[in-house]
Amino acid sequence: MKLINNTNIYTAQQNILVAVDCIIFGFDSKKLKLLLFKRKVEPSKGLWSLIGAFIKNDQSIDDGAKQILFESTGLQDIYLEQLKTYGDVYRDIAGRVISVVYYSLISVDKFELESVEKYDAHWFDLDDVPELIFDHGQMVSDAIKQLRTNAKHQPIGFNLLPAYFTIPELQILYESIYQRELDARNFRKKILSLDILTKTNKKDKSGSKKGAFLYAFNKEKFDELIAEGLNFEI
Amino acid sequence: MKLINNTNIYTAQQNILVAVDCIIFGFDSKKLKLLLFKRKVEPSKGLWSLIGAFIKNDQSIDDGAKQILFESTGLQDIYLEQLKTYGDVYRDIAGRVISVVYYSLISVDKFELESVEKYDAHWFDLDDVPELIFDHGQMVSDAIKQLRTNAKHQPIGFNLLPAYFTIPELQILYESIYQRELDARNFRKKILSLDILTKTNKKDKSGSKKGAFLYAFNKEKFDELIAEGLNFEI
DNA sequence: ACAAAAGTGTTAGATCTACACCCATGT
DNA sequence: ACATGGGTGTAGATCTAACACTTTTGT
Repeated sequence: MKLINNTNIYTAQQNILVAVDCIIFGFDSKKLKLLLFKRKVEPSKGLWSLIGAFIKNDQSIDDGAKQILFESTGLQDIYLEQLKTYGDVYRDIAGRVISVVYYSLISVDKFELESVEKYDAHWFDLDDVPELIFDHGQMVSDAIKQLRTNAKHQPIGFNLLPAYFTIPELQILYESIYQRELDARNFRKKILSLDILTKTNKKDKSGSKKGAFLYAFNKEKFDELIAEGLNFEI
Repeated sequence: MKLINNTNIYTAQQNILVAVDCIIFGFDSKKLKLLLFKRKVEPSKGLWSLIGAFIKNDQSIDDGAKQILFESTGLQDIYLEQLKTYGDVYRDIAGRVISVVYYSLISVDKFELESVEKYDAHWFDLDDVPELIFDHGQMVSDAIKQLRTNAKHQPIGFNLLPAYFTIPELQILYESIYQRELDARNFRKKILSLDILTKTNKKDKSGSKKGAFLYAFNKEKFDELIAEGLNFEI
């Protein structure tokens, strides 16, 4: 192996393709979901997979991920973070392909259904994920683990909710991320003490007769908090 | 852009090289250090850089990283973790190269000095890092951030120390990772309460006349703890 | 004898956890 | 009127953070 700081010119005879795959999490006010796509071509036609593409020569990897997300869901400017790169030699049965994997969080109500048709997309419960092609199953479990970790230190949960949401909804979301029940009083106390929610005087009555007040996430206040060095934790 | 689940064959006309770069952290019982290499060839000859290489067609990315580490330091089986993949179009001035970056933690006393000669390697204090080529500076600051985060939840600090170390040494290490002073009594109390250190009856007198007892990290006990679901935190 | 680092406990304050009842409203 | 989920307070336990003196030993 020639280490780069000693290599004269970039003469590597590589024959490796670079792909990007996106893990798309959603939340429908009851359960955490994963958006999967049915593969329409060989190899592994008919199996479920993440959505992905090969990046173009003149496109950054980040931009590639954004574009995949946009083309498959119609959404732009959404939470999107690089997870990990998968590079085993035989991970793709059709050739040497490495995959840079991103994960994104969207609120299911924002999702445009056209993609369902075009790409054979389907939301799956996290505890009901079908067999996936290649190493996509591993990617998904890594992403879930990462989601749980990140949820403790960043307000990523808010990306999975619509602009206005109730505290019980938020609690259910965190319960499905952490997979354990939370105490309603303690949860409410803690989340409100962070002072990053703005209460509206509207109620959502879809969940109960009494109705629950709708809140909005206050990003300015949140950014202040972070700038002051506080670390968010539920 | 053709999404993969819709693409017949892998006909992407890519012209992208895949490199691996390694960030090597070390600790010399006083300060946290970074191992950098002087670039011996154009472009950017003479500037400092991380050590890296292009991966081979028949080599996984993980194995590529291990090999780079072995060739540049002589060390095997050391802590090595993938950090992130950098994929901006113009990040390397000599062509389209994406870089999968790993970081590793070694104890400086294990490092074989032959590499210093062969590759023009040098240890730098973290607060005295020189200008680096391309986006390597960004990589390093991302890695430092990641190191700080991981140090809170994994016992990675122990990889930076020799097999036997004193509690004051461990404290200095954590202080240099977190960049703040820790209370000696509280630190000792907490670290001992985890019950993952094995005390020896030997003393290291290099740091003081009285001498400090040497301890070893007990990986079995640590793994038990993790298995029980406890999460390590300093 | 003294300088220099190692080692040791306690206490006040903050945070976390567990827990039970009333409220508002659609049916 | 009643069933359903929304909303509220407290007390005990646990954890965190601040703080000062004694011990050991090479010089």
